[in-house]
Amino acid sequence: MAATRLQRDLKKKRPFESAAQEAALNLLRTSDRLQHRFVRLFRQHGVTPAQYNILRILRGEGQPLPILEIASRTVTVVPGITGLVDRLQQAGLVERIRCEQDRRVIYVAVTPKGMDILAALDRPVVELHEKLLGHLGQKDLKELNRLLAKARAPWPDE
Amino acid sequence: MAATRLQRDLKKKRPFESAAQEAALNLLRTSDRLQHRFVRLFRQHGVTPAQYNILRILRGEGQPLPILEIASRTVTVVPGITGLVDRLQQAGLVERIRCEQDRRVIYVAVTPKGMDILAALDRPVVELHEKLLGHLGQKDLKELNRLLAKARAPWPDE
DNA sequence: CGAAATTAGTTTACATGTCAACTATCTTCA
DNA sequence: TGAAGATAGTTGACATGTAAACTAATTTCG
Repeated sequence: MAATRLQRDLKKKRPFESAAQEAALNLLRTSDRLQHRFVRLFRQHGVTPAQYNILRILRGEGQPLPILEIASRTVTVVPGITGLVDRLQQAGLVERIRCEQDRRVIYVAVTPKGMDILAALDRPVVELHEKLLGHLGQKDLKELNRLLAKARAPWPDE
Repeated sequence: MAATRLQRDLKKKRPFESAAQEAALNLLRTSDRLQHRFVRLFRQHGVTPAQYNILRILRGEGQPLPILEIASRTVTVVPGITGLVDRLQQAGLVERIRCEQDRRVIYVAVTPKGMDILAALDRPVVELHEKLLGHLGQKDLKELNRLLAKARAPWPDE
């Protein structure tokens, strides 16, 4: 069996033990490299991917959200959201608003400056997606989505 | 267009703007959840995925490797490898050996304890791969590998 | 030959993701 | 009613990945 491109990339001496292992590594590596491209894009606008994601979530909701709610929509646990919101607040992109009915609850709202960042990134984000994945074409993109969904289907929710 | 499972998972209000964006998010999410499963497995044996990867690389090479070489085989830049090797060394899983011909070079070697960890994880790692991706079947796995490779093909090397 | 340039690895600072513990606030129940 | 239990968010510690700066060692070149 000829060494796959992935195998050569990794300077791996032995062939993959199984297709599943190759797929897993393929998945991680592709995802990692994809993320890197977005990291670079976001960095040009002064935010990190995780920060951008929070801004995006808040804009999508159209109103301030409690920290617990934000956490439920991201891969990050609550203490991590605290840190993210800290830094977003420091950068003037969000503000914290304590709920008057329940003093435990903190709402996070996007500032106009945060909205500006989002607006500035709307087009570049779309373009980067097309640039990185557009060559797959609609048929293969749908197939990729199908396979990824099929892969996840039996995994228990977290 | 009916909301996809992924969209519902993310409590996303609006449909995906494009198949490319859906695929990107699908990729990141699938990869993330896959990694989580391995994190849990490795944690049971007292190592993190990145540490395990380094042990694996060293065993695969069959001899000690310089830090720069290790870095070239992982997604981590050199200062990060220093930290990883620090912690591996602290745990007694690797040792540092300074090269006598070039005093700048540090070789990293797996200790017998490190080899024990690797051996203990060999089978569980294979089984987890099968468990998480085996249901796709050979045909779909090959197709997934093809699509992921095709996705990456035009991306410049880093 | 010796200074300048290059290289290998470390240190420092930062962001992010995780877990455990903690504080403040609200709800439940005897 | 007031204590116990539950909840929302924060703090602290840790690992990992990144960039910049630094130190030690080797190589290059005038």
